[in-house]
Amino acid sequence: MENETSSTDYRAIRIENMRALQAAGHEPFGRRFDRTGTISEIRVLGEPLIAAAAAAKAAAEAVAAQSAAAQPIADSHAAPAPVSVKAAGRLLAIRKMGKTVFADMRDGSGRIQLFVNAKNCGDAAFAAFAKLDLGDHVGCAGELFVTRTGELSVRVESWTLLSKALIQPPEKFHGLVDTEDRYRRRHVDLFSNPESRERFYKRSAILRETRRWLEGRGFMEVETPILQSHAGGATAKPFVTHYNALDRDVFLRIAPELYLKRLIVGGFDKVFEIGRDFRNEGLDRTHNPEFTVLELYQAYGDRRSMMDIIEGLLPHLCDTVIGSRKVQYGGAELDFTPPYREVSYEALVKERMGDDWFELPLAEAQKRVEAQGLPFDPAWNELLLTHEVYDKLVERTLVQPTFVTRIPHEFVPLAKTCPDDPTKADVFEFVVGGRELCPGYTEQNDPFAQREAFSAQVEEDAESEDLDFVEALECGMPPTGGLGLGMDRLTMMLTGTEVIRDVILFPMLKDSK
RNA sequence: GGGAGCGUAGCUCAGCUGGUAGAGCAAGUGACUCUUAAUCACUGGGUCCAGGGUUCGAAUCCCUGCGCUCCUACCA
Repeated sequence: MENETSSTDYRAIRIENMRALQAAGHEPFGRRFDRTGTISEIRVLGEPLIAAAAAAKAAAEAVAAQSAAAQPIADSHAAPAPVSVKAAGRLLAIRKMGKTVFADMRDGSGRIQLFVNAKNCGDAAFAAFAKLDLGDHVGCAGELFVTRTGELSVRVESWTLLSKALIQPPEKFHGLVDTEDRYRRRHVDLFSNPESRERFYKRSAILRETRRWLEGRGFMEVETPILQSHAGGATAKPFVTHYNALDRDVFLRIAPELYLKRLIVGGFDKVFEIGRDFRNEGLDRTHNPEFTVLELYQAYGDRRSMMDIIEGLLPHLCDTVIGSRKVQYGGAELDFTPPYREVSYEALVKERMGDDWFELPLAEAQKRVEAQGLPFDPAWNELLLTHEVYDKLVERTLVQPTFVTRIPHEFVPLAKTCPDDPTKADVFEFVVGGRELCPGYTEQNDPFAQREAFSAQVEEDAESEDLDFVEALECGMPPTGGLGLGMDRLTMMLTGTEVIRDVILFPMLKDSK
């Protein structure tokens, strides 16, 4: 004999409750419900009630304190007019107090308490309310009032089942904690973990405010191909897929850069794209194979114009989304109040390794690196050794927002060089919290130099896409500034999040089974 | 890629040097008309990630696999 009820079958219990509700005339999966407003809007309607309740309580205490010294204090606050509302949401908590039930209900905007008893809603509705489970959606109608403990509540006069939940929600106090579960069942994470919900509200606000700020400065949002016949604009392994109609492999873009610059050639002088890039590479707490970037190009500008944009946009995001220009990140307080420090790559390395660093013979330099306890490859030349120093000893010390400029041209071969020094690229790397957040460029508009750089980079086949781009440059591209800002990492920075998966709604995971 | 850790009830977690599993929340029943992590009483609930092995006996020790986490490396 198999005992089929060997474990608590929450689903079966909920289905039973659903049947009971159906028998009482409740449609388990309801339809449109017209609310007075969102719960947070309804809470605003209740503010006078809370004020009046507080005043009445103060008056009562005053009366108690002065015994018979009865004053018409309470009378000076006319009782506020009753407010009838209709509210809807998901039940988060149910507290049964005999013939009274308190329930917490939440929608996308906030939480409100329901006060349910037979006196106000009738015996049948009260009895049926007992068959509701945590996670169910209901709509209810009644007057707002303030409980003895000062909580704004809806005195429920009638209620409607809007959607029965068949699955048990996570524990109310801790919420869903298991990291894997939070990513795989993000819908549960979102309705049970307020801080997760809040983080994604902020992410959305960051994207919205970025668009708004850029549009206010004459930038035009565009969309360029994600399916490309050659993944250009950066060096990374692309994802490959197959286009049946042309019987040809195509690539998911690794960057929109080349197309956006062609738009500059075409005369759209200020363009930006916020979209997804795809890179067929590793997965760790700062890398997801698909990620969101802002790329932006401005004709007649240069790297400095891009610095102006960063110094304008970031404070705007802090002000409108975070409410402070100071942000806690990785144990440090980041201050996004501009202007940001601007310092050359060379100066930073000298700061760390000594003013004579760039005059040292290689062997001397290696000794100095060794003295710092930094491992290095003896085959490296001065340039690579210096870059290792920058990477390992300098960059991570740059906690406050910093523009690192005048980077050796070898590392940024596709950028224009500095007007006074052809060995330096006229670019910046914007570093915050010890991590590179955003590169900015004075773009190469010289088709000869660009073609040369491409052929140096890609040894074998001259890629057709890149050649199209050089052809575009030959049409004449105005001097241009460009930048690329990783929106996931920016969101991490602004929300104090250390793991990229916590700012991506549905991050890449391995198959669970 | 290398190293370490974790996987136990729907959820959050205990479980010692091996003796077939516990708590809180949630659930069921009952009490309670101002609670809010409500409270109180009683009750039910387990493929201890999967598969092998050692052992009289494995959640526990060993091996393999899967997933997650952290460190490290790689990658812009």
